[in-house]
Amino acid sequence: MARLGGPTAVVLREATRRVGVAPNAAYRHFSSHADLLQAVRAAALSSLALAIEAEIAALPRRKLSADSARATLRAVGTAYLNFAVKETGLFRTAFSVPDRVEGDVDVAKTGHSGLNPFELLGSALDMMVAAGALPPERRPGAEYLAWSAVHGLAFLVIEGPLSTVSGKDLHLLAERLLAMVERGL
Amino acid sequence: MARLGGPTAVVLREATRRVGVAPNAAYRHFSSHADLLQAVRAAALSSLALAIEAEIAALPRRKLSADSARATLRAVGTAYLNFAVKETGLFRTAFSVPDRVEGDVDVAKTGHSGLNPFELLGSALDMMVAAGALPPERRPGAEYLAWSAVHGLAFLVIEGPLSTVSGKDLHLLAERLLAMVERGL
DNA sequence: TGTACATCAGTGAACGCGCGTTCACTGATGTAC
DNA sequence: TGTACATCAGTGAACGCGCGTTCACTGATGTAC
Repeated sequence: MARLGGPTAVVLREATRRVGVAPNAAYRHFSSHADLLQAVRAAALSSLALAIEAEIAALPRRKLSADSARATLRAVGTAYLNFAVKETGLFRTAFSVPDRVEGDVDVAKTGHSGLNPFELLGSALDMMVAAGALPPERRPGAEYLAWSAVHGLAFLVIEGPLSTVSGKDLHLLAERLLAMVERGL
Repeated sequence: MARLGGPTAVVLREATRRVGVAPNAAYRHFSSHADLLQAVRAAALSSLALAIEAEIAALPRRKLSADSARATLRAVGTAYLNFAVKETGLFRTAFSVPDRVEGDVDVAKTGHSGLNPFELLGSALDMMVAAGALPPERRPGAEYLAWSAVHGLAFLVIEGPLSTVSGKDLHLLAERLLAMVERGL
């Protein structure tokens, strides 16, 4: 439901229908609708983390260098944007406003590495510093700047004025954005 | 309703209640709930445009120069971020996903200048080019890059991990982001 | 090896709720002749 | 100057809908002694 319709499409009764079970059976597994939605959010974040990890893993293996660090950072951004475009519903769900629910959800937000999307970005930036591609004094808070740029573009594409842009133009724009971040950081 | 609760808080029946009128009276003015919401969205965009115009107007008047163009561009970004923080509900409403409704809404999306927020950003970038602060060949599409960065930060602040950050730290982060955009563009 | 009991995912029926929307209508106001 | 008529914002009653949630319950499975 989240995949196709985003967070508002996550309906408790509909979930039980799809599973072929009575509506109230859901309460064996989730204490409320908000609790269910939170679990879906966590799963969506995990999906995104996995997509980022896969993009990084697809990079040619080479020893740490300024170039390889930059390539890793770009891979994070690229995977993030691709995920937003291809899995718009999950993406919107992952970042939807939580209706505060008490207790923590037992669904992981991470990929195989145990890191969530934000932490994956952080570790790419750490690589940049280690490789000498980013001055250490610029490291603190850099994840927020990089994330802002990429998330903002994702937004414009999925529900803003860039929703009609072609895949090719989008790729070009993404390249320019990532270059802006690299140079600007 | 949008101001306090964002787009999902815009409820047709509640609107008529506040006006002190029967629920169906709303249909004298809006053909459906989606139509009403679209009008609210337009009004929210207009609010944002006015806030940007006010920030620009508060700038010291001086003749066109690289510095004054940069100041104008920054004013656009600053106003955008301040609006997102202070008028979160309206901001979220302005950029919520439209439930396509036929016919155009008769509520303006613009400020006093007749430009909407996106166009105001565009004209700031035009100033940059005119003042020699931005190479003309970098101008096309630049609004998308700048907008992405600023919108992304606004997002992180209003419903992401930066929602707890203090006003001062946020201001600092905004400064760094705008510097990144300026340098990166 | 057999019995007693706890656990737990499920059932079936029902609830109140607020929503968007439709219907046939009324009564005041403006306008044409 | 007066009458006939269109316009239009509103009324009151009702609709069906799907939702989240609660209740008392059943029946299979695992575990302790």
